[in-house]
Amino acid sequence: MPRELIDLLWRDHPAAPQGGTRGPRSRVTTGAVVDAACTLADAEGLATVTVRRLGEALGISTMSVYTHVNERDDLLVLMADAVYARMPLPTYGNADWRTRVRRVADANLALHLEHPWLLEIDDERTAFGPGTIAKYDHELHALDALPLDDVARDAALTFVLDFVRAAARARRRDPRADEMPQVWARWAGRLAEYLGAAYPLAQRVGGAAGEEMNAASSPEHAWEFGLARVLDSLTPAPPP
Amino acid sequence: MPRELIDLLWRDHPAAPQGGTRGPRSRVTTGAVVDAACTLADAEGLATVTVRRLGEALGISTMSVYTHVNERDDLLVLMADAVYARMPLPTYGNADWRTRVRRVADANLALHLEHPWLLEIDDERTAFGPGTIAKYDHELHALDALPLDDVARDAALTFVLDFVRAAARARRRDPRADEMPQVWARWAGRLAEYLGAAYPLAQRVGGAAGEEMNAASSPEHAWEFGLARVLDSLTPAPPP
DNA sequence: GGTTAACTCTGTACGGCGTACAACGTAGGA
DNA sequence: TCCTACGTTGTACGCCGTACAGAGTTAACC
Repeated sequence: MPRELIDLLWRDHPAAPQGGTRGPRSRVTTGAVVDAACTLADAEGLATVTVRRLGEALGISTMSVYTHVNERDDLLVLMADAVYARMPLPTYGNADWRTRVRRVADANLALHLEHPWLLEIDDERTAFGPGTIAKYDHELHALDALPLDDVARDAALTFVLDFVRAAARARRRDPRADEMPQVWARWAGRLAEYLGAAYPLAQRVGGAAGEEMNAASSPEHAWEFGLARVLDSLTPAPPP
Repeated sequence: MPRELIDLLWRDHPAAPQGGTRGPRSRVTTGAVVDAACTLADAEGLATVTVRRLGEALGISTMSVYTHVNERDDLLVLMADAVYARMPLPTYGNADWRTRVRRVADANLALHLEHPWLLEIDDERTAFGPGTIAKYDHELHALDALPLDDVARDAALTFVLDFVRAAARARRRDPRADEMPQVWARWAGRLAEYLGAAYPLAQRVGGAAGEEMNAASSPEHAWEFGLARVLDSLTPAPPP
């Protein structure tokens, strides 16, 4: 029978309960289960991380997975905390706060591009994991030089990380992307007919944005556009 | 057999194909199917919007739902477009751009609070629906007074709406929220043991943010904090 | 007016999912 | 040595989306 999620999250901590010594040892460690789940998610998406497939990948039966994890949702929390724990935290050195925040943003974008499935995990309990807390602490320090009280500091970091999440979502490859060219070929004419001359602004701007999205350099531009604004907005004395 | 999604989205447009006249008429309109799905999602969450339950709610068989919709994913697109179409678009009057953008943000926040399941629908094809396009056009006009080219204007609107989405996600009631007090009661002691004196900044700021979250006025504060920064960041001449 | 073709409706069935449960095997502690 | 706690496993249940085939219904065509 697996332990509570909080103990699973901190399973490598000296104070974590180890479970009784009787009976056979697990043929697989909890860490290996989580790692295999992450590998599977990286390769084929979170939807393919089913308990059955996970057991198969580990060479154990489906139900043996439940020796390490209470339910699938717990596994997702462990996966998220695991990649946070392994994430290379940016170095700050003597950099000013803008550079620090930029590095935090870059590091988080890289993380989300490497593990797009992170966007699909939205469980508050992740906040209590060791990897998540270490990351949180380190990223809070990026704002040391800003005159923010505790609540505002948390809000500022959330503001930055939410922007990164949105940028990562925009860059994520839609699983339907392969079919979209053909779909669009079928739809373009009909949409033009439906629209006619209505919504000229939407048609013009949408068209421009759509073309821009096909340009190779677009993601970087959008990223720079937004990140510059995020940094400006955190500047201590806002413009009058 | 249902029509293509683009025609389903524009089903109320005069130019939309009506389908042959032979055979019995549908006992239920496609609009009614979509409305029922939205009602179900509002009441019990998107996960409970299954094809079987939807048929039951409509008084038709499970498979009859597929007379109106090709697959469940299409239904989600229709649901999103439907609520966008019905959304009350803010009036601008003679307001300056800051007020306009604020109204856009407020309207979108209200929409997401009313239909939290919108956050779970992330399908690019939604962009081609009439409700979505009308909303997009109207919101682009909020930025009329700003010196932005087409691509930048789209980016700016996306920036604002992404912020709103993140705020809405933060306000959303976790389905696990009911159990969290008891969970926390079990976890608090152990987490303190695991943490010890490590990560003092994270412990202090996290604690402050956690307490703030329990304060009744917190969501409004976080909203104001972020929205003020979003508006500042869109100001034409950024601070030197 | 009869025939046909297009259409809706429906039940059954398939392969997948998460996971409860009970039987069985295995090891350390008494 | 026996007991007991624990890992492992197969089976089973109730869900899910949806493919498919048959039956019923209507308008169009001859």
